[in-house]
Amino acid sequence: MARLPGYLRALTALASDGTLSVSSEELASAAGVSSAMLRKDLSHLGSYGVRGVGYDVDRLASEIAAALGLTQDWPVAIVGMGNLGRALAAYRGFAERGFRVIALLDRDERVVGEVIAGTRVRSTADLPDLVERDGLAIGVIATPPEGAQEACDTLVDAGVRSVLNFAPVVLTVPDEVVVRTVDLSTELQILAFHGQRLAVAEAVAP
Amino acid sequence: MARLPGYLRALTALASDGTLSVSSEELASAAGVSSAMLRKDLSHLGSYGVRGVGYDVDRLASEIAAALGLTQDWPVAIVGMGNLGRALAAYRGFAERGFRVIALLDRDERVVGEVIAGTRVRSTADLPDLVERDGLAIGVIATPPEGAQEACDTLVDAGVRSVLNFAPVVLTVPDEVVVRTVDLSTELQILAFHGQRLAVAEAVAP
DNA sequence: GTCACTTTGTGCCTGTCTTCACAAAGTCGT
DNA sequence: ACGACTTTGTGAAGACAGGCACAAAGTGAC
Ligand SMILES: NC(=O)c1ccc[n+]([C@@H]2O[C@H](COP(=O)([O-])OP(=O)(O)OC[C@H]3O[C@@H](n4cnc5c(N)ncnc54)[C@H](O)[C@@H]3O)[C@@H](O)[C@H]2O)c1
Ligand SMILES: NC(=O)c1ccc[n+]([C@@H]2O[C@H](COP(=O)([O-])OP(=O)(O)OC[C@H]3O[C@@H](n4cnc5c(N)ncnc54)[C@H](O)[C@@H]3O)[C@@H](O)[C@H]2O)c1
Repeated sequence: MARLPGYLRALTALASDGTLSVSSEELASAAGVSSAMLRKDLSHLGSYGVRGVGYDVDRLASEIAAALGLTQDWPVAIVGMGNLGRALAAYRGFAERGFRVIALLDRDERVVGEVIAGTRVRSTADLPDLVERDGLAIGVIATPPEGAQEACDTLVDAGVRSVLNFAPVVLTVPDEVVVRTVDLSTELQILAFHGQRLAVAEAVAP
Repeated sequence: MARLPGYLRALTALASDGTLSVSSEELASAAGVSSAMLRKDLSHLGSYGVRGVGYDVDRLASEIAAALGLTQDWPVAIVGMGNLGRALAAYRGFAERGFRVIALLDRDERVVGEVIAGTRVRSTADLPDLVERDGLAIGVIATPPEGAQEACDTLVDAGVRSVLNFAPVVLTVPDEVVVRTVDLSTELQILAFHGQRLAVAEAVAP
């Protein structure tokens, strides 16, 4: 169900355009998938479409949001306030989608206390408190690769069970913890692979 | 073959530890996959392992790098010098993996001319020149969603055929152009989904 | 009330990706 | 030189995802 967020984004865009109803064909093209796939995905949530008409935009958006667990706000903490951590802290897009950055954390005492995007950087030692008192559920790791496993362990020990990792390392976690790693170098390498394929194809048949 | 970058990263780490040879079992666990999958993946590249011994770390790293097209450096341009663009510009990890950021671009005249991470920001109008003269092959889009399609079109018109997109939109491009979109909100929403599943499971069987 | 038309929901098929399991191939000690 | 042992490479089986195509279900005009 990794495509639901894409559908939700397309629906939100349609709703702000004032569109009330949408067919699977239209929504699929807006989300960049095939209409058959879209219908199959939505059918797993239940029957929210009307045959001959399509889907009610607001209704479907609510259903998808509910399925994703976005009826509540999710508290997020960012660990590692370097270049990337600062950019993430300043990003408004998270709040728009129901993710509240409630804490910025770092290990380095020279960074702790600094105010970034209106929030004071705290020590990673505060993590258990954040989970206990503020319901922190999601941790974002933006430390260098060397510190990532340690940061992850600290998060997991404090009770966080969802982690978004930007460090190019494979993190080891207990089964109940979910880690998603976003590795930009990997993305670029995949693009390089395609670039090379294009170059080779062109050399053969120019 | 989206896993090759992961193998390469694991191999690089092993090489810098001084390891000369590695078994499929070890490498697979370092890369976070099963050993059967690793062997099957590697067998598509050719037979670079030695039965009873394993794989030569340096040799295999070279072969994978060659398969990915990483024997050459890939010139990269970043379009959109906001929070995220600046973080990317300052990131040293790209250069380490053979990606040279040769240009920082923005549409806003107040940003053009500014020096970020030692490079002067240029106008997007320079793009055709960068492709022609410097062999620019990969474009990174770090503009707000509204500007992303326009930025993408500019890149494609200039001749760029590999695009890494950080804006949460579906980009429309010709067939020969490859776009990879990294959407952090989507990642968080998937984590929220897991968080909710855990919460529900706990409510049922505490 | 009926009929033509639109669009969903879904059974089935096809191709791909993953795992299993084992023969083939090589190493190393003796 | 040989045999026990280790580890690769791969055929076969299984799981899964995606697409096709159509019946079912609803709308709306007359
Ligand atoms: N900067 C980018 O644009 C970019 C792009 C792609 C990937 N990344 C990855 O993101 C990560 C961060 O990159 P960066 O450029 O922001 O790094 P950085 O060196 O600028 O910042 C790292 C910060 O993390 C803190 N830190 C280190 N270990 C810690 C720990 N165990 N607990 C808490 N804080 C800790 C440091 O004190 C520092 O403030 C790296 O893994 C990098 O590979 C960054
Ligand atoms: N900041 C983050 O950490 C973060 C996190 C996740 C996703 N994103 C996404 O990344 C993108 C950039 O975010 P940001 O916070 O850096 O935005 P930003 O508003 O800080 O910066 C955007 C920059 O892009 C430039 N720009 C706009 N349209 C352009 C065009 N057509 N061509 C060239 N330049 C153009 C603007 O002049 C501005 O300098 C957004 O799409 C955002 O959704 C950012």
